Amino acid sequence: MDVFLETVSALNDETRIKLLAFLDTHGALCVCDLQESFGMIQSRLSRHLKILKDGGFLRVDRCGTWAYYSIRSPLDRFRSEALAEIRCLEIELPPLKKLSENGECKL
Amino acid sequence: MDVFLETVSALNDETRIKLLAFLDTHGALCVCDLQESFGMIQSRLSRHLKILKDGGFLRVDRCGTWAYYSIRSPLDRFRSEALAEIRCLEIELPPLKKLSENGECKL
DNA sequence: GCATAATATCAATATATCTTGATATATTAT
DNA sequence: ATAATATATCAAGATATATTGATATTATGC
Repeated sequence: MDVFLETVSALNDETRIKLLAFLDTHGALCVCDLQESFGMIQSRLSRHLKILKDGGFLRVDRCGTWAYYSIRSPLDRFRSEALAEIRCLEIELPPLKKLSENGECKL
Repeated sequence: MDVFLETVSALNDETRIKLLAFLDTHGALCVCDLQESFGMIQSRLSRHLKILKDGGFLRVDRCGTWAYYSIRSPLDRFRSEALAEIRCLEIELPPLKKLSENGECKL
């Protein structure tokens, strides 16, 4: 029950749905990229990403100080069906601003 | 987005998950049956049932003053997968106390 | 119409979740 | 070791959701 509720409640937030859609579109990104793209403060994103990770949707790959978040693969049936639903939504996503690649990341 | 969030947030509550499991097991039941079985006050159940209905999981059939709630059929892929997950959970459900059938319903 | 029963809705409080700003941790470079 | 950068966590206030008790609605029988 608890695991299922953790999964469901990870989906129960507009910001997190957008993050899933964004990572689904663009692949692995670090927090500073998401921070720049979404225009949200870092602690807010970090918290939402943790909830998505704990909910079984994301994996994290550490590379030095960077933490790259991406959609976990494979996803089980329920999570995968949830992602399929999200793909069908017409969500306005911000343009990708990738700072981590060219050393511009000084947030 | 809003419809998806409405569906997800309907799932995001322990009482509602139990109600889904209970109705999935026993078929159509009226509010007074659920009230008696779950030992919850009527307004609480009525509210949760409305949320499950609005979330697309339940249908309501009125029969006089009784309102019979049951799992909607067919469910779309996401809701059906959610129900499949719920079936796999080990949830302790209360015994069914069906009052509506023999005129005992004087709550 | 009047009384009774089943269900739905409302208002107030209680509880949980989200957001923010500040602080802590961890890694790299000097 | 010190400084700088990226990320994570914490505490406080803001917002949303759940619960309760009271009231409103709807249908049935007299």
